[in-house]
Amino acid sequence: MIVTIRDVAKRAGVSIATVSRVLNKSKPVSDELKKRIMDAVEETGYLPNAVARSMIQKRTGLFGVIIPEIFNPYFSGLVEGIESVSKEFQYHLMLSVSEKDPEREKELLQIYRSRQMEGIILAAARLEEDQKEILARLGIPCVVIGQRVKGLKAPSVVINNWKAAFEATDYLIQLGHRRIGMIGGPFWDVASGQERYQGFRDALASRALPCREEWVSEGEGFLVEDGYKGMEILHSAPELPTAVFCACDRIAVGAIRYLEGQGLQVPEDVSVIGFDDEELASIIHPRLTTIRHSPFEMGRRAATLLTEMLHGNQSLQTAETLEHSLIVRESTIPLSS
Amino acid sequence: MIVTIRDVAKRAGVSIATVSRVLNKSKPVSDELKKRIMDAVEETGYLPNAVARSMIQKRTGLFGVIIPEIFNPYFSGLVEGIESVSKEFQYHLMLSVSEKDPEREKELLQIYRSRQMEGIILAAARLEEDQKEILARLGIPCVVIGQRVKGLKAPSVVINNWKAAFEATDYLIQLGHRRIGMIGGPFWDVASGQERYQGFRDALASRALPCREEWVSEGEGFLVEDGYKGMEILHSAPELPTAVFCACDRIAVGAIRYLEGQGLQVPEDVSVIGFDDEELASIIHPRLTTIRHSPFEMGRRAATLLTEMLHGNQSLQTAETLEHSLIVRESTIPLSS
DNA sequence: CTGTTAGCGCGTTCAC
DNA sequence: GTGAACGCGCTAACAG
Repeated sequence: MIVTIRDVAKRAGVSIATVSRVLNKSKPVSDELKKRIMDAVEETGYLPNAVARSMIQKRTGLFGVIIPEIFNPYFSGLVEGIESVSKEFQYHLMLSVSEKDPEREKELLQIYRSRQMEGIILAAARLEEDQKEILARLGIPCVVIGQRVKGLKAPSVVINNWKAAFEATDYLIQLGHRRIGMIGGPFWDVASGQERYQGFRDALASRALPCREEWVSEGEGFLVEDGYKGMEILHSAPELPTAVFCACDRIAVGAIRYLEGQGLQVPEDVSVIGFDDEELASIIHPRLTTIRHSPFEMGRRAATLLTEMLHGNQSLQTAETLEHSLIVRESTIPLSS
Repeated sequence: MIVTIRDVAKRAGVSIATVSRVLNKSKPVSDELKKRIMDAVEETGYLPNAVARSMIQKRTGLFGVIIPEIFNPYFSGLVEGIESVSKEFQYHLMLSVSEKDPEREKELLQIYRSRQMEGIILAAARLEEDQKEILARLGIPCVVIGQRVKGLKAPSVVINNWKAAFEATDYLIQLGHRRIGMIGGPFWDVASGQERYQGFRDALASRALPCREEWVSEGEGFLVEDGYKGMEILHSAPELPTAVFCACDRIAVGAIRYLEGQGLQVPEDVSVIGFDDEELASIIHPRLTTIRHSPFEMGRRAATLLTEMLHGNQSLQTAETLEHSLIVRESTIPLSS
């Protein structure tokens, strides 16, 4: 049933070495034999066993990718980017979803090592100390996406969340807003939760504006409903802020939804600014002012770094920071004094 | 550098077979040796080579997944569903993006066979004859998502696109609409393009309503901009339909966007109905009436079928049809006579 | 219980 | 040019 290189050799009346040579073009073989062999391959329907080949060549041609979830444009964008450059370099992808579970991530790292991945791309909301240790002694080129990893030879691909949040907040200030709130993501998420929150605080501080605690809420996640609840909390304060910075577009959508439900207008009553510029942002009403960055490009950079590491440039210790930009649309207006 | 089972055996002063036995718990071993071996494993940092293991066991524990694109909630939903049940059964995923290219799909099928995938899940917009042939003689359990494959032992997981489109259209008719148009996806896409179009036509015919060609447009894709262009084309007709069925939610969004730009109201001037009920649908204004189905569930079913085939139930010839339902929201209203 | 041996399917030395 | 033989790292008989 299962046809091996031996069957082809027998049928062509040559040795398996010769078959291997023509299949891999590794050594010259006479046209005569070449033809006989190709015919035999055709007739038997022989297909080389890539597993056996990987074992002997010690090259699997595989990258392992770990993401917290996939049903989220940010991560599917990453994967699409990674896939596009992997394909160029003839690599294939093993994909696993960690569900943000650090234990699962560690387990996957081991599995990928055991499965002889040639490179690993890890997108984690948060890297704990023991994970960093495992990464350090993994012995496989690895790129981390989304958060800077200090003291590790794994390069990372990030955007400057702090700066972006700072700029978003500062834009609100420039519009004349002084009472500014924020609906954040969970702070255990270093990149999208913590750093964006810090950027917000620092922007306020840099203009000597107070950060009023009742105008800040830490959400449970990054979903529309989290934004809805977050805005509800801000609304329970004695007075409402005139502008709100949201940790992501979906949160912004939820916030707007809540405000509408309360008969409040965006941006007339409250300016709202998002983060990510996912497709949604330019579709909803009002179209969202937000921070644009490109998960797809991050994925591409990460995979490119990986291939570079494989080609000698071992362990560039860089943290590559990709660009972001403020996209002004309709959800923010100057404070009407 | 690279530590093998031999190193562990040497260090523990036993044979490699014994090491293999305790690691796989395949045969009883004395506690004494067991401990010595586990210690040696610990000290050397030994991790079994899964590639060598797969070769000998003829089990890779891998499913291959082929999708046309990933940055699209439909396909990322599929993948998430597939991943969730694969994980339950201890399988891992190889993921490739075909970009709808039939040649690439065929190539990937070969690659997956060569790489000894134990099962394959193929989501293709259209299966050509030669692809079906390849599938037929692939020798690997395979499940097709999105389109019914006749005359093939590969089961498929689908929704009844024809029926759903019929129901959506019929709903518009029940609302009193008589001048009904459609913005379709490309018809070479069997499931989302062709079948939905056919359902639309048949619904009109069943009520003896004409299908006016100038109210039908075949889009180039399933994007917002395709919907925009499509509506523009319908608008160029002498008179406008009072209701439009769109092949997917994004097309519907584009159509609405165009109408708004022309100063027309949805649903007052034109009712619009979408398809897919992606998250978008309940977020935009007006909230979209649409057909709901679950890509996640399709992915789960596909992977479940695959594992069943692996466990003996060879080649169930079923085409499993998952449920859909009409979700009525704000983008459709009765025709004001 | 444990060790020795024979492969899994293939690429790659060597001799010829 | 070509073939025989070895080994990749491991599991599964087979003996003892």
